[in-house]
Parts: sequence; C-alpha cells; structure tokens
Amino acid sequence: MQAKEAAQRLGITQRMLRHYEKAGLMKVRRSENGYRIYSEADLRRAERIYDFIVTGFSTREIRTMAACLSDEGAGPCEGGIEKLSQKLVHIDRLRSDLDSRREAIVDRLATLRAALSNHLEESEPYHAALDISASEVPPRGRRPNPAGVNSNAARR
Amino acid sequence: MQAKEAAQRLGITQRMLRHYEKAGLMKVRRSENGYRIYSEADLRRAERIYDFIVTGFSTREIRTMAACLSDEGAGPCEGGIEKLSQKLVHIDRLRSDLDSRREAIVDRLATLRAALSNHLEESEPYHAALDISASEVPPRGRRPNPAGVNSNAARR
DNA sequence: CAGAACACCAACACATATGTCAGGGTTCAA
DNA sequence: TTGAACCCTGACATATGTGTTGGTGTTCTG
Repeated sequence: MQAKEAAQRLGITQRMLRHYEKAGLMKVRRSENGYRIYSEADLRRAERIYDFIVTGFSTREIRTMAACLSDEGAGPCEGGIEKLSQKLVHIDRLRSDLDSRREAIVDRLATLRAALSNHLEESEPYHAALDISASEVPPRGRRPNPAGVNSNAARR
Repeated sequence: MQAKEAAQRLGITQRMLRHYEKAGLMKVRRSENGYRIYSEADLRRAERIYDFIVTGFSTREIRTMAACLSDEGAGPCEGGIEKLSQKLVHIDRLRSDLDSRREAIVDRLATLRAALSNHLEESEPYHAALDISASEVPPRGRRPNPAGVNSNAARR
C-alpha cells in the first residue's frame, strides 16, 4: 500500500513514517516511480518504532536495538552465539527499562484510582494541585525507589 | 534542603528541577536570600514529574494532570488516568513483542550451545561473549562542540 | 578577610520529533 | 487536456528537554 493508507492505518502521519526511514530505523520498498510501498511487515515495524518513541525512546536509542524491530527475533541474530548473546543483553535491558516504566505507571494508576473512589465518598472540596502545603506527609503510594535510583538517569 | 542535595537525592540535575518549576509543575519555597528550599514532598513531586517525562510526557501534558502529582491524588485526575492508560497500551504492546522475541532468542541460544558443546568437549573459552559491552547512548541536550567548527551559521 | 562552595538567573547551544510549505512528478478520470 | 489526488524531497519552523556558560550574590570556614 502507499503512504497515505499506511499512515492512516497506523494513525500517524506520513511525515513520521518518512522520519523513521530517514533515521535508519526501517527501509521501505519503492515502486518504479519512486513511491514508497509499505508491506504489512513494514506497518508492524513502524508501529513498534512508534511505540518506542511514544514511550520515551529516541531514534538513536532505538537504532541500537534494531533487532527488536523485525518480525523474526532470531533472524538478524544468526551471526552466532556472540551476537545472540549481545542481542539478549540489549533486549533484557530494554525489558527492564520498560518494566520500571510500566511499574511506575501502574502504581500511579492504582494510587489514583484508589484516591478517586475515596474522593467520591468524601466529596471534599479539592485544593489546587500546586498547593503543596509543605507538610511532611508520610509516604503514600509510589514509594518503592527511595533514593532516585532512576534506572534511566544515573545508570551511565 | 537546598538545590544540590535535592538534585543528588533524585539523581537528576538542578537545571531539571528549575525547569520543572519554570514549567509551572511545582513551586518551591524560598528562604530569605532567595535560595530554594526543597521539602520531602517537593522531592516526591519532582520525582513523579521526572517519571512522567521519562515516560514520554511533555511538561505541557503533565500540567494538564497536575493533580496526579501531589501526594494526595484526589482532585480531578481523570484525564491523567486516561492518558496513563493510553501510555500503558503502547508499553504493553512493546512488552509482549519483546517477550516473544526474547523467548525465541533464548531457545536458539540453547540449541546452538547444545550443538556446540556436543561438538567439542571444551565449552569454556567464549564466556567473555556474555559480557555487557554497553553500547552507551549519549544523553540529550547540548554537547560540547568537538572542533570549534560552526557547522550551521544562520539558524537563529 | 580571602576563597571555596553554593545559589540564582538569563541566554545560548543542541538534539529530536513534528508540522508545514514549496517546487515538482505521476495517475487517473472527466 | 485538465484537474484532483497522490507521491517525493528538502528546507525552514517550533516545541521540548537539557547542557553549558557567564555574571553575580551568599555562606561558611580557615
């Protein structure tokens, strides 16, 4: 299919698809006239790229885990045990990154949901979000990870 | 506590803390001399802000769900919940993708290892292959110009 | 007091993701 | 043939997150 349809099916813009290509994250076949021809596999790949980006990864980072983008995980890894192992390392690191991000979000969600249902019963007037009354409220929700050991910042 | 300590405890820079403040995501008390004084609550809030950002939200979006930042998640946080849920869709999609891929690779690895050790009695010499060589990805933001070459003059 | 160690702020530099527009082809139907 | 509807590339524009720098006030300590 060509650009417009591909973009529509993914719910993103053609511009973004072109961007991924230019960033070296995917290669798209062209027809004689130079038009891009997207395959289903291309769509799948593009969607993964998009998911990565929307989740906070940059194309630069994504490029380092290119093998995670193709449909067959074992494919690009035929180079041998060493390469496979390396891929494994990358994928595991990615996974743990995603895990922490997901965990944080899930926690946050749970806390918010609880607070919300609580709020419905209490019906207390809400005070501005920026009102931090400086009171040292005991840890309440989202507390694992006491000292910003943030898998993403200081891990260098 | 003041800026330096706060930043260290969160594992981020003072610059980022200032940025969150300027973006209207938090306000920090000041002492007479104008120095910022961070409370524990401030730290918690800043950490959440950081988590959101690292997960792909912009300060603009985060401002929209300011209620999700305070310790008491009561207020009108519905929008936040929805956005977080949306984010979860992407993350979970990636996770499941990665899971299957990882499985395939592990299998393949096992197979190759078996075949290998079957072929030669000594299955020791390549352990180094499993080392994490860490292909580091440079952080965002300004980078020192490698050679004082102004590669793009008229752009501002 | 001098100097180190911090703090503050503004402004500029960069990378990245996207939007948008310009100048130009290609296809196809009326 | 003409026009609509697509496609392409490239360049410029904007929003964001951070790093970096420079100028300057404040605090603490020898």
